[in-house]
Amino acid sequence: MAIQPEPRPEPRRPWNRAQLLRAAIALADTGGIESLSMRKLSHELGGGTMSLYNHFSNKDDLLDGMIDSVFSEIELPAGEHAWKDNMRRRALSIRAVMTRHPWALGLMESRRTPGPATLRHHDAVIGCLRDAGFSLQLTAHAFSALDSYIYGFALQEQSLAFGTPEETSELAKAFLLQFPTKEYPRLAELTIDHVLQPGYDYGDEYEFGLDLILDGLESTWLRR
Amino acid sequence: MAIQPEPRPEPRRPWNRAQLLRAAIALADTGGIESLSMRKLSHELGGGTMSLYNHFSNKDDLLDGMIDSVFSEIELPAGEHAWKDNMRRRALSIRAVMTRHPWALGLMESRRTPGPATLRHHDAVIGCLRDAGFSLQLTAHAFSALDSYIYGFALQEQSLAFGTPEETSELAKAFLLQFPTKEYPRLAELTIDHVLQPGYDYGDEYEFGLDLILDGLESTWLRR
DNA sequence: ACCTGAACACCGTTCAAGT
DNA sequence: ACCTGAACACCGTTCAAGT
Repeated sequence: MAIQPEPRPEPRRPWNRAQLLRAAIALADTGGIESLSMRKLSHELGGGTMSLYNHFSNKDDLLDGMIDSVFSEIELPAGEHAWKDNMRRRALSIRAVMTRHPWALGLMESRRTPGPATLRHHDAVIGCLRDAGFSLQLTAHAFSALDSYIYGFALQEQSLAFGTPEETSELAKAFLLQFPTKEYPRLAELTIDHVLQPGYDYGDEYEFGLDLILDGLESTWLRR
Repeated sequence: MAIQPEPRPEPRRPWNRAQLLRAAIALADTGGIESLSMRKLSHELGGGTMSLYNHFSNKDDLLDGMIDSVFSEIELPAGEHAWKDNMRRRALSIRAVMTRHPWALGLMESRRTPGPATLRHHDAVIGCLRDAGFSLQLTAHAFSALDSYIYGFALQEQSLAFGTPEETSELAKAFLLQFPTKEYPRLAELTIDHVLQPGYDYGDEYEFGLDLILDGLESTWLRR
């Protein structure tokens, strides 16, 4: 009796980089960056242990691609706005993007191979400032000061784990119970009389610091 | 013939938390945070696979301790200085500490259990500003703006991988060859005519942005 | 009470082998 | 050319067992 040959399993639809990046980002958005493994992503998409390696040389290559994809979501300076408005909009846009992809921030620290979207972004920001009459020196100052603040704020927001203001309040209360108020009286005061007051939202701090820097840059720029 | 009993192996000297934290920090300083594993640290100190778990409940507990230890290295505000001077010194001190322990920055993002040194630090900063007459509101503004900038700059410095200025120059040159200059003309200009000029050092940008914020805070404070 | 090895459920990646 | 499973050298941590 002839053995019925096993029907060959339907070969999966071939992948492409863009689709894989989308899936990897979705996985990181949902489960955090620690839930993204080469094996898990591949299996989730119906591939084998090693299938991803046909499209990315290694995990770093995948992470580089994810970061560049995140950069492509940032609003670029547009010709019709003044530099200050453009830089302000960019800052707000980066915060929105970082909120959508919180895992991206921690990765930027270690990425050293910028992709095309990243380079396009940097080029547009520099161009915006140069066109407004910023010297090379002042452009470098502005870029450094703004990006330090923008990404630093995102870092603060993450380490403070401030989701909704309600969560913040819960966290601050738990926090107060945890440490001896007597030993840290100024921290306790700020927590009780400011952070725990109704309407408090750490996110509101963003524009204060941002405008401090933008106004400072404007003064320097006017004195050029 | 009686079997010679195996001489019992010399029991290792018992550990304590402080010593383990020092060793863990030294390991991370030398080989990066990815070289720090519970097993490796334990083996290096003559312990078994699980020995560390007698002193830390898990790896997060160890990381929390390391971060708090790093915080203890930061120069605290001192009574004899004005608030602006104190905040400036603190900012410079944090950069120095982050240069010594580059792995700490990436960890701060995920730490949510501040230790005593961290709380003492926060309490001292808040106290310094309050004593100078900052309202609770302005204290929160100042703390947020300064820390965002300080940690953000450290992040920039790391992602730009600027070691010595010489390395920077090498990196920038390799960088220019890598991407099509024609496609990113403003970025190319800034790189060639500014970054690659003799004497350029990205670290010099730190004080520009810092003073922008400190001066802005001072204006707001004077108007109080 | 303090310590630790075996075992489990994971990783990224090399390599040899399949089509 | 494209794909993938076994195997290797790692992880953090549970658990049972030692002293």
